[in-house]
Amino acid sequence: MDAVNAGRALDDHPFVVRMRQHVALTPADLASLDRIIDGELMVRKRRDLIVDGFEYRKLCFVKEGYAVRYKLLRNGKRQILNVVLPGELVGIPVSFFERANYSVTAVTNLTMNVCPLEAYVQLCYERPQFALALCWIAVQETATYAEHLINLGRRTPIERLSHFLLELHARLLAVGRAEAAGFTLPFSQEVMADVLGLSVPHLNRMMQQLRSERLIADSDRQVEFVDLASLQALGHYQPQALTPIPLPTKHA
Amino acid sequence: MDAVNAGRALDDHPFVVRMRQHVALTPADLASLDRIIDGELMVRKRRDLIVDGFEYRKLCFVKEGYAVRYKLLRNGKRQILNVVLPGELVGIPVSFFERANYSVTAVTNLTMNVCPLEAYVQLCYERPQFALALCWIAVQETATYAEHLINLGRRTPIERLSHFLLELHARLLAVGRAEAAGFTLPFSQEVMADVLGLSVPHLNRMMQQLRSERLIADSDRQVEFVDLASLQALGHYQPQALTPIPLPTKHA
DNA sequence: CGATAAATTGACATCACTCAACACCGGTGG
DNA sequence: CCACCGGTGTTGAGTGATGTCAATTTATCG
Repeated sequence: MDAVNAGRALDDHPFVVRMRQHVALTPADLASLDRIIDGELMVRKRRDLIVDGFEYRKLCFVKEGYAVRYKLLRNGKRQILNVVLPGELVGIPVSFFERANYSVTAVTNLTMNVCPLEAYVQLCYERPQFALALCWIAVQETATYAEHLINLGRRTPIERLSHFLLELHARLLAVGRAEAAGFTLPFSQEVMADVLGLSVPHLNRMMQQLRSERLIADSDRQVEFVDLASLQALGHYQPQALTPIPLPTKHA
Repeated sequence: MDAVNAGRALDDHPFVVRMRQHVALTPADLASLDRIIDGELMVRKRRDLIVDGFEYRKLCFVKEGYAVRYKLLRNGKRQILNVVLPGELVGIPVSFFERANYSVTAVTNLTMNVCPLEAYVQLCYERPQFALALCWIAVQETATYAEHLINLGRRTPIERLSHFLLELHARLLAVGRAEAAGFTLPFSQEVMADVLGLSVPHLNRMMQQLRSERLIADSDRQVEFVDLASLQALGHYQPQALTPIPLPTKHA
């Protein structure tokens, strides 16, 4: 396959769509990226792709489907760190550690493009914009976790849920998986409870409260934002805009 | 100043000490870094260096002193995302966003070396290892936040506190600010409560409990680990080892 | 030595967890 | 075609942990 066609194969990959919001990628860039990708990997619903304690040294670009990063504690409780959506990267932060510090599991069937971390790093030496892109992605991940920290530490359950729904909606919108004022929830209440540090019954009650206060309408995993402004106020939700990656001035 | 001397000036900077755990840095590398640093900045105790909502576009390498990243909510509650120690970077994640999403405040007098993010990015195009180093730092930050998420979401107050003390100790050790089995707490109980999502009275009670159960001995901000193994078990504490950054194979 | 910050204590109310039961749905195999 | 089953969503009762508020002691720093 020649470079242009190789690049074209990735053109509509949600990861590339997302990346292009930060950097310009030439067909040659995409071809280089395509060259280090091992191929397509499918993982079935409910399968762990990364297991806490084992070595894992790959980057996976999610093409379709949903996953969660989580940690299981001795007492059987589970904390989900973050949900993984199409266009996002599995392998942060686990691939950068000697042994995976967390597990990752597919909550739906999952399609990904995989490459070894080592190969991506080599690409970074050749084309530093890929290193910078990874920085930007990692920093964005940090900021997402920061919002979740605030959620868990200092917001009430109903506020947490509002914030989560709004954040999820924004992230889905960025990769064309949501409508303007609503979306299909890809996650069960058990997953959401483990994201938000709540028990399932309590999460359920909070969903009902959002419904009864006419902030959302939902049935069967279809969520509609009825009163967006109030929901945003309740969840303290503020969209976050990344700066673009500065372009090289001379020594390109 | 010639390159070698310029490099030498940074040699014992705790940030460089920390960075060298991941990458080899030549004197020429250090000289390049030195060249983009604006100079030394001192911030007095209790001063905000970054304010939520304002643009900030710098990286600050902390030389000495302690700070916290935090968010203040409408209801007056404060959540601290992370404490900032010598050798760490102020400006993650705030400098990568159009407007700072969080505030940063000095809890002691602070000495830092500052450079514009733009200049650092230019350096990355010239020397990609700096971009990779920033990736590694950002990913480590993500992992730290992930641990905090688990703390807040699914651990009891006493477990959280144990975990925090152990993590803080490890981070201080890495930059030579702690002894093998103890350290001087740089933070007030109010700060710790806001890190751990607890009220100050409750945090205080948890400190007393750790003391009465003979897990730590502390007086006047001096913390000694009396029964390290039990404390680690209680806090589910596991040290995390980053992989080294792969070296370039050919196209150096 | 006075003033301000930090640590400690106690009483009390309440939120959110636990545990348990039940309803509902879709799929699967007899 | 129907019975069963696992996953999911929903409801209720009871209780203990943890926040709130307020007072008090202790430390720190001009």
